[in-house]
Amino acid sequence: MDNNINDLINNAGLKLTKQRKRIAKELFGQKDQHVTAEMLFSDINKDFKISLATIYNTLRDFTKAGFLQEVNIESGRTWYDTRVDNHHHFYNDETKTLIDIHEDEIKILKAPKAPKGHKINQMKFVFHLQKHN
Amino acid sequence: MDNNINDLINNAGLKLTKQRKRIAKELFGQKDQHVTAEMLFSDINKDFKISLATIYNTLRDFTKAGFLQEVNIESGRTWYDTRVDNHHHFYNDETKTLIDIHEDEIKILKAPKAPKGHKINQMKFVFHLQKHN
DNA sequence: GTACGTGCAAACGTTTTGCAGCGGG
DNA sequence: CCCGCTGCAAAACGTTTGCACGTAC
Repeated sequence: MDNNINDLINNAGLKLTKQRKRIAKELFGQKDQHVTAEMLFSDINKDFKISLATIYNTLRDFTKAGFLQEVNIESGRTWYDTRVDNHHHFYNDETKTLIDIHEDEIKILKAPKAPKGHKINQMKFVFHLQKHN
Repeated sequence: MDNNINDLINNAGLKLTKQRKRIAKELFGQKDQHVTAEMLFSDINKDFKISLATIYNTLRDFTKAGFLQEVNIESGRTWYDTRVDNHHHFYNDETKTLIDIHEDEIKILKAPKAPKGHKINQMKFVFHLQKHN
């Protein structure tokens, strides 16, 4: 299982460094996580010295390699999602929390037609939540 | 029609300054626009001296007043949409262009159920486009 | 006249980059 | 041993803020 991650990193043409192993462990140790660079940085630094630049660089590399997906909801806060399949999110604007929406929770009857010469590459739906009593 | 805009600004409790009139003219002179602060700034400055801070402050004020809607797609680039009704967008990642999707182009058969104690406040769908031959 | 808005520069938070040195293969 | 990676500090970017001055009403 750990080897699985290491193999993936290697296969992506990335050198298997301590820092990348540690970031991978943090990200893929448990499934379906939503993290920001800052969150990862402070979590990992509790017991492992790493620089913020390395976190950013690694998140970029892992995203390029297809291990992560960026989620942009509010400007100035990039989320990284360990689920890379096509799925959607709830966002709690108050608590700044992301929640995955399972595929079968949404059914689209009619999708918009892409402009001429283009096709839809990816759909990203965000459902903003509000308290309700 | 110009008075319309001026009245709206007044009614929002905002003082009717030259800068705000000019920004309003730029935004609402033609309909369904998508702009960034930087775009507005350079467009207006062709013939009217205005500071970038004023652009930002006014965009914030107009958004709070309900004249504009924020659209966040890529981090570090906040879009403002002059359409404030609930609608969705195509995004061309290559050209960084937003295209409105008309309401009746999408039909949702099943919407996800909000977590306990919450309700869905707003839905924001982004369809990322890709070239297609 | 006075409260609010503007302009500027400086501060801010997030992200990227340049570069010297380190370390994985 | 070599090239890629790391760490650090500094730069870059979009955005916000503090403050003195200006202006709409």
